[in-house]
Amino acid sequence: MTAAANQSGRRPTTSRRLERAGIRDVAAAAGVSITTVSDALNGKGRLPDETRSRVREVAERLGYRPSAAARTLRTGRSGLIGLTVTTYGEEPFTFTEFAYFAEMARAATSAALGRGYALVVLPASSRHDVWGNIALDGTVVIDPPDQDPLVSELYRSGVPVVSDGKPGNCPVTAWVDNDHEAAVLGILDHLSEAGARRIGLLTGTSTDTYTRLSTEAYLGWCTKVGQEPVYEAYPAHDPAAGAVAADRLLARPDRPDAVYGLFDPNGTDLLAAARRYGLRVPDDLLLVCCSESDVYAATEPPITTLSLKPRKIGTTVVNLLIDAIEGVDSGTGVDIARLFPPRFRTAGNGPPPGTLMPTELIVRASSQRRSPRTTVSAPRPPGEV
Amino acid sequence: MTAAANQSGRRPTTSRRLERAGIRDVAAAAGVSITTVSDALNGKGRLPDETRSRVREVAERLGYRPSAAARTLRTGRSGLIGLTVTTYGEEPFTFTEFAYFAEMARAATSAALGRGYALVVLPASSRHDVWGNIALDGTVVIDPPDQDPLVSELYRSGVPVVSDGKPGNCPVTAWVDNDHEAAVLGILDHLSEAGARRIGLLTGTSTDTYTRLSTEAYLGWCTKVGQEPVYEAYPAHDPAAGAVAADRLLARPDRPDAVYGLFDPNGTDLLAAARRYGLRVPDDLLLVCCSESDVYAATEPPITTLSLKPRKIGTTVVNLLIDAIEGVDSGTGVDIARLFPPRFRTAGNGPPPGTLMPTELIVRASSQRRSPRTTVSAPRPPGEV
DNA sequence: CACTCTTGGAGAAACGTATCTCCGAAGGCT
DNA sequence: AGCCTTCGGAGATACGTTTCTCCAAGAGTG
Repeated sequence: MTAAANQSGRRPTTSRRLERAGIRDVAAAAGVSITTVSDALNGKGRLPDETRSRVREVAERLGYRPSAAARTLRTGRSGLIGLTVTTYGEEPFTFTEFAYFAEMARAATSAALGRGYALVVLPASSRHDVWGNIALDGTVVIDPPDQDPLVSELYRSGVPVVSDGKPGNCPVTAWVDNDHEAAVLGILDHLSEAGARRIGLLTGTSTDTYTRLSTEAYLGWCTKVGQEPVYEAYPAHDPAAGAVAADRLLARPDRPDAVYGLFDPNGTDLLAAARRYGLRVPDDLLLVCCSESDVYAATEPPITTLSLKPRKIGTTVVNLLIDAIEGVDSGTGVDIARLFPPRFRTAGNGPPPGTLMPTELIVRASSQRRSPRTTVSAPRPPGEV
Repeated sequence: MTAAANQSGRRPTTSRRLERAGIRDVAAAAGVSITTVSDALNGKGRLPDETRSRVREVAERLGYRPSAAARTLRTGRSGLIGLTVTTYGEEPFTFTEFAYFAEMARAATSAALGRGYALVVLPASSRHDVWGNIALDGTVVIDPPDQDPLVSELYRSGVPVVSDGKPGNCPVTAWVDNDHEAAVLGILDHLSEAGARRIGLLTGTSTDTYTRLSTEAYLGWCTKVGQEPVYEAYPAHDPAAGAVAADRLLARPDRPDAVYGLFDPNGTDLLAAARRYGLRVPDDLLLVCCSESDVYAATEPPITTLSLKPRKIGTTVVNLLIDAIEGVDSGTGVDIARLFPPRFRTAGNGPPPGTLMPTELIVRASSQRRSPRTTVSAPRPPGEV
């Protein structure tokens, strides 16, 4: 024991500074080697239970906390996952999809925590040194733009990336998205059935996947049913512009008798605009908007909303990513075999695997001329694209 | 150069695996020592500009990225700040103050990023191993309960902690909070001036600082002006309970003619309840609620809200924490000298320094019987408690 | 010329862990 | 009795930086 206490005499002669206890101190105090301490604490190696518990007890008594940095350096695993959102302004999160993002981030955090990982919020536009200064095991990217340099950089670094939103042209490991086209078509059909003759759209000017796919679906539908498109687009990141756009849409000579708004605040804005023009909802105007907020259950009248199910998306994205990191298929139902090896993705083996998650239409009074029962319908079941 | 290329011949004989380039590779390729590379890249040491730029160029060419783990291990700094929120359920964030929390977290992230730090979201109830596995330079704790074991643990580990919300009995380095008492008194006065005779309160059942201080302020005010308190409390983390409580409050025989709701959804819930009872706002019922959401600008009628200014709080909290970590006073106006040294806080030198931030009352139609001008007033200037 | 500075940079020691290799001893088997 | 196997554990190395210490050579100085 006495010999072991000084087995690796690297300490300087002066009494060591009164810092936190290291694994060496525990080893010395317990009269065992560093190896034994490490094994005992991590449940590895072949040790009798007695030794194991004794070491644990000593470690506890000394208040020993393993150094996360050292462990990360040694194992190459940090237990940290980056969460990135493309930012439109100087703020780290986008405004427009904020409720969606918040819910999604919450679910992602929860899912990660449940598997022993923590999330680091890192806007894509962060100072480069911040990105470089953090050991990330993987990254979740929300709605990466085409040719996202950040994703490419991560790919080159060998960091697995899973994106929320089908990526345009980025080497992601996997992606998850809603079936936006199906969702929009479902809403348009729903409004038609409720008696809408001319359906308008409140959309955005940015080029993200969500806006683009939704708008395209709308335009395609118009062509199909022979309706002249009637829509207004505004910069979705500008909170004030939405109200103006809503007003513009209802002020048009070819005023629609039903409107679908792509963004969260559109519901209240459209409702306010309708009041200004003396339009009654749903009698004169049918209303649906995409939102995760339940304030729309208590508006007058309650407004039908499309939920993108951010919780489900956040959970799935994180689980997919951790599967990729650990090289395990935890049963998310995605073909994980294509993700490895090596370096998480072989070049040129086709597009990365993607998952389409269903949306949920929460039907309330604003989109029904008759009995306002609260129904729920999934426009389309999930599946590979 | 050729000699330097193999200066630290620790590599195994077999050709090194095709991993990322390390600082050694850069040194070899540039024909300089490791020291020089480190100095050149970090802007330290005394090197001629020519050497510096050459090394940088080589590093760039090799795609060199310093290992964050190694740097953290060596320097003891990770650049990571924990963001902890007391959780009421199994979800990582509290529901009730969610909009507040989201805004606050956003501002905190922004402020941290601006100073080169990143935020890690870590619910207090996380698995212990997750906490232990992350090298944190400091932690922001939102509304720690009395005798919070987590805060004590962090204190013992020497991790500086700054709390959002005046801590009951925890060894925090510093804290920031709103002046909740002043805010409530300001609202009650505001409602009185608008003609309220009997002011009710919608409050929570939990014992967090916010709920407690606000309720106490209300009760104190009632005693002072001789009004019988009329309030309903509900578990604020339950989204459905709020509507029920709002209904209960307006159903009482001693129905109030003005109500202040402590939580974000109370506005819409109270509005809906008022409609059910045929009460017109503001004619029959004056309404104020605490919220960060701007949906209340578009309700019918628009509702007066109290903003706790989460952005300001988030920014201040983070700056205070980073000041403590770096031992610098960046000019936040708080007496930083008391935070050190050593180990960030000397025991027994009185209470930790705190800052009170002002709130903002956004007056809208719901709390005025006459001209609905949109005014802004700060109940009380900030200052030490 | 003998000396002191200054410049430019090399060497090596940590940081604290995980893990690969190896070894003695005790038991089991033929 | 010799050999093999398993048990329990020690030693040493590597992970990739930062930084403290030190040195050689040239430049200035009396």
